[in-house]
Amino acid sequence: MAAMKHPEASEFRLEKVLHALSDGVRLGIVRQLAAEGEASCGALDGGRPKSSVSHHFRVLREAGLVRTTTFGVTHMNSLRRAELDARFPGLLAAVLAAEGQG
Amino acid sequence: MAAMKHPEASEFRLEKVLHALSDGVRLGIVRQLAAEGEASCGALDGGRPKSSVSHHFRVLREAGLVRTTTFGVTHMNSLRRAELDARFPGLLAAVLAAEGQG
DNA sequence: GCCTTAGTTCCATCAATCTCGAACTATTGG
DNA sequence: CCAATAGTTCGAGATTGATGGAACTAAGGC
Repeated sequence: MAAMKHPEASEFRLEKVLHALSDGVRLGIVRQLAAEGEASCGALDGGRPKSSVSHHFRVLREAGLVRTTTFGVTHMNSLRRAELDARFPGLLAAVLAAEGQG
Repeated sequence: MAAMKHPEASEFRLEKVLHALSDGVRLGIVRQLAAEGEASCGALDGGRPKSSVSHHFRVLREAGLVRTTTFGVTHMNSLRRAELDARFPGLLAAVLAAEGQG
């Protein structure tokens, strides 16, 4: 089951969100999730070892950016766009709009 | 003179900007600058030692968030709002709008 | 039951970052 | 020229964060 720890929207902290997004690997993951809607961890690993990818997903989860649900043996991840936008209006949109510019 | 190194708007990097904003001290500085227009380093030190404050201003400068100009013996800092908004539309506004929520 | 798959957790290592004191630099004032 | 002011730069210590290997866990398939 999806017994992973996800913060509630009221617990989101701006600094944590910004820190989660300030890493290239995680930013890439967030962009791909934004483009594809949802994906498994493995689909976004970019050739990195599992433990690294898992670490990054954890940071994203704990910041409130990503929700992970267990689906059989794979873990599906998706952006918590609505909740994020309710708490920090326009923030994620601005980050995603900066796409391609580094 | 203001011989400090400031990146041009075309050199701004999203990750660097987000990292600069992901620290509580710097976020506080940015918010105060947004509220007051401009201020000297010392006016925003919050009781911290000079070297710490100077470090944070350097991070902000190098990310492109702040422009520092020397004015006699004091250094005046201001947000590079227009340039930032041109490069990352809505980003700074979203961060500042999240004010008071942590 | 046993093996595979998909991740997580644990651990160690290494690189960045934050903090702060001390020394240095530039500008103004006496 | 000497002192004071406002920051910067340097250097050390402590914390945080990234990376990746190895062992562990949960769910399905044979």
